[in-house]
Amino acid sequence: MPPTSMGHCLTTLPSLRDALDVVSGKWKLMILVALATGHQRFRDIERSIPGISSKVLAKELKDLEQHQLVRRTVQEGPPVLVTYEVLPYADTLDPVIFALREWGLNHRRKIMGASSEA
Amino acid sequence: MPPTSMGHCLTTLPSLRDALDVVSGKWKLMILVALATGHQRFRDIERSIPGISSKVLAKELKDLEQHQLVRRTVQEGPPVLVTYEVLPYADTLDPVIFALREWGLNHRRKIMGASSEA
DNA sequence: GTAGCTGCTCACTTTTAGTAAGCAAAGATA
DNA sequence: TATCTTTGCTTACTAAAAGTGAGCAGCTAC
Repeated sequence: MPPTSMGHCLTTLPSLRDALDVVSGKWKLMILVALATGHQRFRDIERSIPGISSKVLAKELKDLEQHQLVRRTVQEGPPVLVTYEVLPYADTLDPVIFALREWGLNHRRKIMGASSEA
Repeated sequence: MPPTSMGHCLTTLPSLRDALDVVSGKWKLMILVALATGHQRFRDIERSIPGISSKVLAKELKDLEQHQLVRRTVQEGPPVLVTYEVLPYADTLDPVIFALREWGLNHRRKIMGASSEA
């Protein structure tokens, strides 16, 4: 669907709502990317996402698990080892992440450019 | 960038953060779509987005204005007429909206399908 | 033994979202 | 003329979420 035809599409708002109900928020997509980029341990994920707190991470991971985007695995130890991984279904979010990433990249350029202009 | 190569891209997390700082949240993209689909008046937008309140809409519109995604225009009356419109820059978000919309569409199908399975 | 790491949780404060009401200016209805 | 409605919000209040800092059990490393 080309941008300008958005006006003709009655399903946009409801579908967008459905998507946002699952992935909106400051952290969920960040966590998915962190997982996808090889961070599987709680502390590891936490460290890889600047600004997130243990509390929020724990909560978001639970949410993502419920939505079947992430799986938590406990390998009984000792030491007990907890691992998180993105489930295949989460890969369907790649276009979203990609689009957002591109936009973020561009937006930063715009902001930077604007501040250095006469 | 193909999905599986995401792990190689160090700029993903920061760019995603930049994007999310502007467009994350329950309502911003919904509002942009509402505007893009022809709703220009405050009440009109409010009615077209189920569940949003005047307070939140007013706040979000201000945010969007600050980020130069939306313009507010007052035509002195009487009656005074306030109009909102998406600025061209907001069109750069179309890929994001499109991706989310598609995902939402699919996710709903998945949820629906899952609940009707044996 | 004591210092550190892991994967969290708890109590608390701060911020944000949501709810209901209302208000001034104007227009339509009667 | 009265009152009812619509518009574009704001305000006061409550509820929910996010952020902060500490802490804890279980283990390892020194």
